[in-house]
Amino acid sequence: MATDEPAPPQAAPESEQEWLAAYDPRAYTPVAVTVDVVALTLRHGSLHVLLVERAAPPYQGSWALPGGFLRAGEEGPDEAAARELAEETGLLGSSDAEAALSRIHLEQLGTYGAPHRDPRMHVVSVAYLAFAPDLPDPQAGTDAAAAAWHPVAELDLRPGGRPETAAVPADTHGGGVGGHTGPTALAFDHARILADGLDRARAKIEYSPLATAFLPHDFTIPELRAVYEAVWDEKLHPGNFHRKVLSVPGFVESTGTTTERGGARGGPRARTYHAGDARLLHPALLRPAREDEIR
Amino acid sequence: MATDEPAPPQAAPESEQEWLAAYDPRAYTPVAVTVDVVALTLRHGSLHVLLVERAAPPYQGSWALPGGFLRAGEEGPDEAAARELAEETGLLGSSDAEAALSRIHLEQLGTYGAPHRDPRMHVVSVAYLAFAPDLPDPQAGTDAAAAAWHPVAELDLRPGGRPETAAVPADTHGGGVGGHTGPTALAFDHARILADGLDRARAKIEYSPLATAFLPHDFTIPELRAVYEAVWDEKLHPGNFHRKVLSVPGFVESTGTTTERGGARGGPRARTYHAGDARLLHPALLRPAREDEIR
DNA sequence: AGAATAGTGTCTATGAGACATTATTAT
DNA sequence: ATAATAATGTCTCATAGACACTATTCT
Repeated sequence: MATDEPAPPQAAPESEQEWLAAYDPRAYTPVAVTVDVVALTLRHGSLHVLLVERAAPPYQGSWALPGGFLRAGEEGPDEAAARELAEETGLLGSSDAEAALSRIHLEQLGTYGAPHRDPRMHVVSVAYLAFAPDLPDPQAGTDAAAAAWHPVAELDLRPGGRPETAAVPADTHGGGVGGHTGPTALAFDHARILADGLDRARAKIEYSPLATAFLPHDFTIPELRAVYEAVWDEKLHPGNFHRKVLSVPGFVESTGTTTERGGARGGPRARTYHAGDARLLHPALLRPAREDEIR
Repeated sequence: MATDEPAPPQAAPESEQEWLAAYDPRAYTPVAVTVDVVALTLRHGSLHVLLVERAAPPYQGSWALPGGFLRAGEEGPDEAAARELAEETGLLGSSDAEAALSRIHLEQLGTYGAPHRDPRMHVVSVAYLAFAPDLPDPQAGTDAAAAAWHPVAELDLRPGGRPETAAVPADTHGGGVGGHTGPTALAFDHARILADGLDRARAKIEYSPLATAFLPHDFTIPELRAVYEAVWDEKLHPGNFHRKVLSVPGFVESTGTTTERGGARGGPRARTYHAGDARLLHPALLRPAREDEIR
């Protein structure tokens, strides 16, 4: 921020006031700033991500992460991401929608700003990662043709990936959700952003209690285990997981009650818990080591 | 990116070509994009950060993180950060400077874009974190009054911090490095960015081998321990640390030689190592647990 | 000589994971 | 009745950390 600032058109002013007055931001090559949200949830036991179908070029008809332009001078990226998420999930207005929104975890994921990632102009996108409990199906926004939760497993994440500098849509009208023949491809560099978000999510639930953000306020240990199994795509040992969760201070707190019914295919009723006050898990829930991820 | 896009002035065009032609980015409220770099190194056994003294308002005379405006259309934030770091460290041009630069680790830290963090206009800054070996003193850049490595311990990091939305410099001419009476305050929200960078650095060296990025190509285990002790601000047990480092596959590789001399105050000569090929440490080097950081 | 340090050995407490077991519930 | 599951118990192995010890080098 100290060097290479665009100099004002006139000679160097002597006071900050003069500098401000002489400063004309529109005299320089513009950059647009957007936010994109990787919103993850669990539906029917598998990980889903919120996508919108683009109603306008570029990538018209393709699925993309929900997002939008930063309202310059009015909001920061954090607020913009929260606003976009609320708009896109349809969680606006109603009072219990506010409550539902407040339970969603939202954190910054990273910023993507390769010069030609958007063919229109240089767009720098601040990406966010959200963990949400199972939500109703979203309504299509004003300028999105559709909005829906997609199973992450059906999306085309890396295979070749879209090169960061390639901006020409390979198939402007492909990528629809109905009757597709292969994994759905995403617009822009959103496959990369989603992949980064999934990596972050997998790492985050190891040392933070955020897996509970995928569940309703009260939940059972087996439900919590299902979250870990879905995010990590690994089967976990039920007994060891149970004991481990209870052994981490502040992770979960007992409600003193149990579920109404036992498991769907038998078994006793499970005790219910809610999230504790820990912000970090000590010791962490390490996911099974995979040799190939080390180097 | 799919919603709230500024509509082109004319009616909705039918093809992407028309849309592009009708698109005028300058018709909307502008946002500036900058990159700032938290460059950390070890000097005389303590952690230092690279700062520049601002030669122009706002915050003229204050110390700030090195950085500058993104060259719109020409470079992404990653390249901009690398360029700024090279310029500010004086590592440009010469051939072995290239080699030194290539050994510096650079990763994205986060993006800071509260509307009034810069009084001139809405500036969204993509912050980067760099780990560098001990470098020569930097040269002041063209528009920075000075550039220097500052001991992190002497900086005013959080105490009150600057509120993200407060943009009025409290002391435009304070904060010099010579003969100051208290901790140095930083310009803009750079204290917050630096604090976040330090948090990231402390966490990163737990599970990645990046502590080696603070050292020359060949180093000893005690030197590596000094890195951990400086970053974590904790004394570590020499014997246990030694055994632990050697037990992590791919962390360090023996060079087969030893140092020329023993320790400064006695002791045998230490064996030298260089960084191995591991990208993650398994098992991680956990820093001593601090109860107060959990909740 | 005395002190500091590199590196190794040993012991203990803790946690991860494999496996077994009991009690409870759905079909 | 049978199968599935919640929850707990037991055992083994790996690791973290405390401590001791030897060998080497500096002042």
